[in-house]
Amino acid sequence: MSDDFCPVHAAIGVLQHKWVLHIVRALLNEPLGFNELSRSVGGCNPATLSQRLDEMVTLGVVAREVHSVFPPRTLYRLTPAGVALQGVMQAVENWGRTYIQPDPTDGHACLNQQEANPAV
Amino acid sequence: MSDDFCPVHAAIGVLQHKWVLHIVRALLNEPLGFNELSRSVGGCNPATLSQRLDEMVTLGVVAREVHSVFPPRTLYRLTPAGVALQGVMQAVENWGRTYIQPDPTDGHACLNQQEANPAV
DNA sequence: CTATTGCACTATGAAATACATAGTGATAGG
DNA sequence: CCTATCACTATGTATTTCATAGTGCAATAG
Repeated sequence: MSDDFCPVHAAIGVLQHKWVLHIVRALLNEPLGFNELSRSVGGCNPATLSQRLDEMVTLGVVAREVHSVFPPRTLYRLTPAGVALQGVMQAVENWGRTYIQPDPTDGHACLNQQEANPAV
Repeated sequence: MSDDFCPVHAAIGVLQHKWVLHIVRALLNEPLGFNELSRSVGGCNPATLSQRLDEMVTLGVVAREVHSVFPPRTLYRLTPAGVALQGVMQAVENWGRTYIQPDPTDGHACLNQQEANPAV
């Protein structure tokens, strides 16, 4: 029954949610509109993107700024808590660039065996 | 048609997959058996856990060691590429401990407003 | 002796999630 | 006039994860 709350467990729960890290990565460069963000993220359908953004706004890592209703112009921007995810993104980037490469056969992701299992 | 491969995009694809970060966190402490891992991760059903482990073994971040068939004893251990995710976990821990706390009303995750929007 | 527990999983069908695709209303550009 | 763009929503389908039960056998408890 002990419900001891673990902030790290909760943080993982947020960050593993599909598209969240992609959205953060896109918004770390600059605030973007919905369609710009959609293109930058690549491959997320609008219903899912909309839902995920709502959740991130509710949580407080993203802010939604309506600059004009007509012509429509909305900007999504990281809050300070969102910008603080830069450290996580940095670590992911380091890991990805070191260990991940395209599979020579099918182009899917696979590990760089040189780095993954360095010869002794 | 340009299929330019981005290792960071691919890394995010791996890490956002449900339970992956939880599994990595559990295995960073020590290698674990299937049921131990299941308990440590908490709440992942065995079919999903099995599938996720297979994928992680195929990718090369986890190694599956069968120590005895009977009585059954299998250990899951991070490979060097898996251990290298320590940096990512560290960053997630820092962020989580700084920004996430339980919601006073319902116990869900929410942001620590002190840290999220520091007074100017 | 028998009963229970624990090991590493697999099987099944139901529930939740994400998907592709189409469409909204108005306006700016060719 | 025709098309594209903005920010999304709607619909039905496909994928993913879920809860739950069960496998065979050894070791432990009673």
